[in-house]
Amino acid sequence: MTDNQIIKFSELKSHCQSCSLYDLCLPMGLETGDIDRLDSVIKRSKSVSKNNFLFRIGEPLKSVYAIRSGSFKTYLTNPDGTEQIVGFALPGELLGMDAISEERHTCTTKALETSSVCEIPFERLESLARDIPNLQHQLLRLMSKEIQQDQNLMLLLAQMPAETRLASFLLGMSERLNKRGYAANEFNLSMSRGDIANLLGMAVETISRLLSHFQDDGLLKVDRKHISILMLDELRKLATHCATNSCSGSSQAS
Amino acid sequence: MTDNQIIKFSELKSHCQSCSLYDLCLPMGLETGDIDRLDSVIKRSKSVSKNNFLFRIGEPLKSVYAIRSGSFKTYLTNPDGTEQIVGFALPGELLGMDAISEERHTCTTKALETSSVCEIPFERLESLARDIPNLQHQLLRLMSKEIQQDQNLMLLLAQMPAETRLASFLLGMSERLNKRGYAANEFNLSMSRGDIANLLGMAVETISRLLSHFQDDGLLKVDRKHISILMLDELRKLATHCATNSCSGSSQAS
DNA sequence: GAGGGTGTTTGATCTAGATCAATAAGGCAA
DNA sequence: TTGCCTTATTGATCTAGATCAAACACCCTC
Repeated sequence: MTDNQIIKFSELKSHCQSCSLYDLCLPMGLETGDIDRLDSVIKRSKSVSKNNFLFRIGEPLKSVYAIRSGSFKTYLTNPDGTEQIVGFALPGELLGMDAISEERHTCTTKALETSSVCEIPFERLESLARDIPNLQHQLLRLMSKEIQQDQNLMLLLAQMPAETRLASFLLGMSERLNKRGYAANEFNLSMSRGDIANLLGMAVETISRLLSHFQDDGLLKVDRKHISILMLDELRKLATHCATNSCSGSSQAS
Repeated sequence: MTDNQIIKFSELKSHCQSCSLYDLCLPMGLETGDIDRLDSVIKRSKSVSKNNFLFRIGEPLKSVYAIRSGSFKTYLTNPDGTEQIVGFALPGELLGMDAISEERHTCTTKALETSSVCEIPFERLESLARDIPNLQHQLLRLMSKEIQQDQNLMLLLAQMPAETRLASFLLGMSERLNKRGYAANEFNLSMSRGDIANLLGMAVETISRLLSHFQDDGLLKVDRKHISILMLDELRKLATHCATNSCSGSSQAS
């Protein structure tokens, strides 16, 4: 891209109709006319370069953001400065809904690579959702999905061994990327080993060692950030760890 | 209560106006007329006795439930039969919103004690929310709050030592119960040690040992399920664990 | 109030994975 | 190209908390 060809993303008007993420994102299930109305409240398409923030903890809620391209990490910040990553966000996902309850963001969102988002002023979205039943429903669905994702991660963190956590993470990324048009068995991770370790509650060294083991066992091919899944079934087996030796079941809490 | 005085909860009509949970629950922020409309879609007040289910994983979404009294545990079920508790729910909280995304419940909810709930048919709630802006907003707020709670638990599970997890759990229960009119420094836990252990990703034995230590150190008085907090500040110190020795800060992930 | 089941406590041991340590390999600026 | 800095890998050790084991205290039901 030479100087004359620079496109200012900030001036680029987005159009849900022509967006490839159409059926993952907010407009899913809307009728044509309604999509146009949604389009009209989208403030602008905004570009965020690597390591920059989309919003930070404590900032007042103004807009929510639908990811167009790239990826983000969302994390909480401890009083002592440590981070806890609570998720990685991919195109078609909505960021910022955490802030509704307290009208301030309770987490920080940082771009893992140069990314672009649609900025949607929250008040306008809320009022449009009252007019368009399907939009209201889709908003609730997306939040409900986030709760599900978080709860599944809680399960991993609370009772799964390291191997299972990582296998499950890789499968999850594979599936999500696949839904977005990438190959399921070959993809690039945009986050560092440290970020994966942080999300999964493990040490970087453990991530590194496990990736090596998975590779030694022929499950994966790992080339820096590029992952090829070679034995999907085996990886799935690792991801569905059985707490009981025999896998014959027996519950844990009363 | 003698035989002649039995009240059939299932026939008892609930009234948000007279409910003490008014400002924690769905009707928060609604005007009088709107509260009546909300009242009118509440199907009935339903009683659930101890160890019975409100809904189970896989069941289709029909209603969501606002807790009137008692408490519940919500848990995921693994393929191998083990449980992962993802939260305990108290009066004024809404249960069942997990199911919106897939139209089926993704978790199971069991009463920890005899409890009662307001059953609210989800479709009617959704359509009423379109008419009442504040109701829509409150619905989103409650979901957003759940996301926050879940993410805070993820932080505990991913990087806090056992002591911090338990201290934080006890403080959280204290605060939540306090908002519901109970004393902050003295309360009954309705869940077993096993349930607490499961939620916090620890062994029952560890919970038991820590409670004993806390008691030995004079932070708490523990009498079976009854907890008295004796040194709130010290408990708070434990709950805000510093990852760095000096607590001087330094982040963990890039 | 005897008996059995469940939940809780306490002690002894064991281990998964953290931490410490050192090297290696990229990426990027000058 | 060189040098620096960040990220990743691999090995050696250590420890928080799990697991195993046993006794104990409740709360039922009969």
